[in-house]
Amino acid sequence: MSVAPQEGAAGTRTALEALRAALLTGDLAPGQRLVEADLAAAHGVSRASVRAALMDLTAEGLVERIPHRGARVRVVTVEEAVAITECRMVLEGLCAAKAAARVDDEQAAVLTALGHRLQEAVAAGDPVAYSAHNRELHRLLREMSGQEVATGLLDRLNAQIVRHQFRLALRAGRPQVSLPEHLAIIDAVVQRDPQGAEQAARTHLASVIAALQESADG
Amino acid sequence: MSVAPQEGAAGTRTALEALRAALLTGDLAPGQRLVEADLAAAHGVSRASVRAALMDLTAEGLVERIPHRGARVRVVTVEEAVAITECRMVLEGLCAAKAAARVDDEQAAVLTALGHRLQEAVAAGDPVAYSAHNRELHRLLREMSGQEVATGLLDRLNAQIVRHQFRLALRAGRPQVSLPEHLAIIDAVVQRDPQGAEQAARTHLASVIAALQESADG
DNA sequence: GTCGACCAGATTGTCAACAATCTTGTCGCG
DNA sequence: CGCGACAAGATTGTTGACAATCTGGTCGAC
Repeated sequence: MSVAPQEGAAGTRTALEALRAALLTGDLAPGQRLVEADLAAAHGVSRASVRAALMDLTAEGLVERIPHRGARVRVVTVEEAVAITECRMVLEGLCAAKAAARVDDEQAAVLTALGHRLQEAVAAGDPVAYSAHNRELHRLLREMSGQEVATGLLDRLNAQIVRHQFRLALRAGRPQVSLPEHLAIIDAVVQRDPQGAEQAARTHLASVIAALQESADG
Repeated sequence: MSVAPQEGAAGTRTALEALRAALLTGDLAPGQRLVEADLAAAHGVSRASVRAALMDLTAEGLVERIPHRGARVRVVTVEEAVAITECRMVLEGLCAAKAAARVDDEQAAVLTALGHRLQEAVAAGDPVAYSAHNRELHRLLREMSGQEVATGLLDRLNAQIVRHQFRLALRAGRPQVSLPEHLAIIDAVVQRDPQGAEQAARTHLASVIAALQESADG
């Protein structure tokens, strides 16, 4: 009988996941050419599968495709990263406001606990843990907002600037700056203050934008 | 500036444009199944081209694709339309603020003139002209903002709710409500008042959301 | 009579080969 | 010596056929 090889050898999914992982972890250099035939051979799938995967990644904004000229890893300049973060600013503000209007007591407790873990991570000088908690906070806020549309947009935007976010997280002193901003967001949400939550979220992202622009000069 | 070379008869582009036009004009009913083979035969292109076009349209949020189960015209419920418009609210607010910070005198004059045309259209009871000027206004604001990222997101969102926007434009008395809101946006931008422009844009979109929710009950 | 397995039809996912297009290096001419 | 035309190579876009999967209906068992 047909021994299901590799279980569900869906070529497109294989290629898509492998490529996306390589893009997000930075294994593929920005601007690098992505030749369909090479990728097909490298991942042991057909060219059509690679092609479909590249189309999906293009839709996510991770890859740039030019007709008859191939696909490249999309290069996000600092200026674009700033523009993206400006969009994140207003969208996360919306999510924060909605979250503040919808949280129940249990969710509020989770947020408060996460705030404590953020403080501990900074106190312990553990940037990796801080970064992880940071992402968890943003994810939680989006989830609590119930705004699937905004969440989808934010996921896309975040994927595009993951490299810049990573660089930013490594900057010395950055956690000390962002920690009170994060705590302010948590505070406003827990207190069911939509306007305050939106303002706090925007203040935080504005701070991120300023840091990004600094890194452009550095 | 080579003009768009349409002599290539690129099958994908043919199918993509035809399908997008059919979707935006409403020739294809929401929820309708889109069978690749049928579309390929109907437009005289290969199935692979239709497939590529469907992927692009899925990325734009106009089509819904389920693995091994085909593509359908995406149905946007009123609830989703509201969520989308909430995102539009904050994003257009961002664009309006940026536009107010960047307009030059010439662009301000164009905006002012467009405001007059909007008034005339309402006075003449011409909803079609008003709707056209309306779209032009939103487009201009996005262009003047210089925010390509936000513009791209807004284009996607608008395409998804074109049907709801159309229904809204037909409501009697709707222009009388939105006209002063539009004029307020123009006013704030012309006066280089970013905060006022953002607030005016958000007020306008909040009004649209309210109208959408009313139409849900009606 | 109802429930579950099975089978035929339809549809999407995948594959390898062909055609169209672009890029690059070379050659000839001014 | 510089510049434009040309051809070879490489890469993408397209085509048609095949395999995998899902849907709906029918048959048989309990």
